[in-house]
Amino acid sequence: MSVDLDTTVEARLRDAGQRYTPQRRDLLHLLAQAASPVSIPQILADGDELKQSSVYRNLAALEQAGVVRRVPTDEEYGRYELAEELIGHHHHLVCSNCGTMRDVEVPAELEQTLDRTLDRIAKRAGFARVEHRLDLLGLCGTCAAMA
Amino acid sequence: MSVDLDTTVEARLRDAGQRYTPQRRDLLHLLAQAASPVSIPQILADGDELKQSSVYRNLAALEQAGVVRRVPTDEEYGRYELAEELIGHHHHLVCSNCGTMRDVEVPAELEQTLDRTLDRIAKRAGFARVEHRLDLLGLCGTCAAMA
DNA sequence: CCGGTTATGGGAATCATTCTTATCACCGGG
DNA sequence: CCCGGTGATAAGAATGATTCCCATAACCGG
Repeated sequence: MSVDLDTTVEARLRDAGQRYTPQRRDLLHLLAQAASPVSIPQILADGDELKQSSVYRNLAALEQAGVVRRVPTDEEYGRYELAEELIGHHHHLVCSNCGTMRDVEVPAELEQTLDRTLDRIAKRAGFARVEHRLDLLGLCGTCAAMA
Repeated sequence: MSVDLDTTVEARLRDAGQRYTPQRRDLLHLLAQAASPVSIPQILADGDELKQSSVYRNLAALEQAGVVRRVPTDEEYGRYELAEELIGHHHHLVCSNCGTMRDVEVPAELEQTLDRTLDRIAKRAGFARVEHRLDLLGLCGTCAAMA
């Protein structure tokens, strides 16, 4: 899958008139290994070869190329994950205390029910090209233990 | 309902050691009439009696008192809505182009299925006190027409 | 190998949000 | 009825994440 990932990403970037540089590869692999949205501070702390301005610029480039997605959070800084096209449709378990996120999947059956129902609702409201975003908010084990 | 709202909010603020001032009442009513999360710029544009720093401070106060909720968005500024306790559980229809939001409700049956399934998932992951957030992302009628 | 184009890194600029501080409004006690 | 204390307001300064700028470096096609 890793090889595939590199090839796919390179192609996407090329299409967008951009290069697949070592730094961008590092970013991609960092996100790929995380299996959950990673915050900018985490990225900067981890691979300390990565310069702040370059990280922001490259994440923006990758986002434009459609291989990375910015995830909105309640916290003050952004988190990024690989696009669903690359890692598949999923949802997030979010700790409302410490902010950590974890990827989760829900039964295919529930996804189908959701899509059917939500499509109907969206259509009625005049919305097109609808997808859904479902998050679970709660207290992670660590934070619950401290409370 | 409006009278009820004022009374409830006043009580909540009092409990938090804060007052229910005219400015806070205005904010509340603005949010109550919107029936969808309102952005700071919208608030400032609308009631131009409201000073920026006061709006931020008061929204924070109201949030702490649990009568208002900050909604995370993809955009650069925050949106606020009344707490679900006051207006009921609901979800959002979000235009991924222009960012406007609209409240929607889904069938009670789906809500139940969701809660049951998600509770199980959360428990398995060691999360406590879980609730869900479900958004619909698409193109609103206006933006779809322009595309 | 050259020329043009894209990427990098460092720091400056931006912009939403938060903080500071000096008044101002309210409310209860004397 | 007035005073004192506490909380609210307003205006601007400060903060901090993100974006922009620019000079230099890496890449790619010819």
